[in-house]
Amino acid sequence: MAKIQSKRNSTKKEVIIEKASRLFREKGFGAASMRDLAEHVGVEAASLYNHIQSKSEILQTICFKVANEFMTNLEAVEASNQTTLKKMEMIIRVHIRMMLEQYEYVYISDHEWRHLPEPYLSNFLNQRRSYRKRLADIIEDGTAKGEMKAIDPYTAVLVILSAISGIDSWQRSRKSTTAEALESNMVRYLIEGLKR
Amino acid sequence: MAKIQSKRNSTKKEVIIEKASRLFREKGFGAASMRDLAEHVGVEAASLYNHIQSKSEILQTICFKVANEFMTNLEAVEASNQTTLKKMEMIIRVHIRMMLEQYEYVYISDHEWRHLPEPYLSNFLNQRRSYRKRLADIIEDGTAKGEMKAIDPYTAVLVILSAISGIDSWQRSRKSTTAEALESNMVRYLIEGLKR
DNA sequence: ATAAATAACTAACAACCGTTAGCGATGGAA
DNA sequence: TTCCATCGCTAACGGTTGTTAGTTATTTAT
Repeated sequence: MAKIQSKRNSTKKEVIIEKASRLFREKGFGAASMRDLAEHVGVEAASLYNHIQSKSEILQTICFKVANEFMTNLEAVEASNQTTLKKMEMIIRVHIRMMLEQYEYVYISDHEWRHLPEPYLSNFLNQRRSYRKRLADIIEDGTAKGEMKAIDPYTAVLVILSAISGIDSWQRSRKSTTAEALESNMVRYLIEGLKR
Repeated sequence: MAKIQSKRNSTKKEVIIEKASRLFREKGFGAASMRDLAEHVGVEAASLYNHIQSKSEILQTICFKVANEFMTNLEAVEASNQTTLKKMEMIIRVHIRMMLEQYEYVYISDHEWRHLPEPYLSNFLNQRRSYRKRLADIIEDGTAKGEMKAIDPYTAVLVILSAISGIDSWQRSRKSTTAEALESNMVRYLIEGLKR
């Protein structure tokens, strides 16, 4: 075996995906070229294909990595013994932290998924629909138990997820506010709107 | 003068921009080609240039049309004699309605602005920053007057605008809920989080 | 040391990109 | 009828796209 390890504890494939995530976020998937990417990796464009199969494979990897991470977390939350309000707070906090800590990946999964080729596109959208449905179910459950106000659960899910995904525009503009402050402010606003 | 009017009461340039908005939304600005667009207009790609100057001119037109519409509305609201809470509700409702009625335009202005060439890009971002600042000022004013709870105004602006911009994912998936229901649900959630 | 595997390189392909040049058809104004 | 602006067309430009072929260099395993 030749070296499959780069300087850090990561495969070259992982390095490529990491650099790509930055590039895709900055320029958009369509406008980012493989020659662009290659330059950032420090290699010729053709050499990338020793590690990846195609440009869209990179996008697939990123999108499903993020989707799986959220889904795994949701399952843990669902299985936990918490009030529905607390469950929602846990989910909101994870979303905010993922957005702050894995900004590039989450951003791409949020904004560039339409460039996924079939059948991955359908797969991704199904997974997303299912995720939102299960979130809405938690809220509906909370309303039924009288823990939350009677709000349309789909609207709530929409507001919550969209609000968090909007942190990207904060990322670029308001480095002055700390991440912790943002998280607590946002949780407060979003959870307060759920309490009865 | 030859005919500058199309069948409806709109310039051919307007028809192009309308078709382009659909295309840009579906494929993204970068991935939508002029030949694509020409086909939808029913003309050869080169003929488009009898009516427009460049591909990015279309994007500029759309982005600034939307931005100006929002800015004009904001000025009207600022000048009105209303409680700050009512002002915010008016703004929120206009945003939701614009999103529902001019979906393609608003979506593009929200998501494709990064492909604007300079100096339009800086212009657009300045205008956006100014818009959000003035929104935050209204909220801060409301807090100072005791009409609203003491929430970080930038966080509130972020949550509100992002939540509304997320309606796009509802557009595609939940035609069952009426627009009116969505609007009232969303206003309720967002305004409720502001009340003290 | 030798063989095998891995990953870099150069060159090139076919397709597509936005855009321009130039030409013919059309239709209203004089 | 003559004139001229408008708008459609075809052809083509120079450049970029993702990707493959073929080859060489490098590293690891035996």
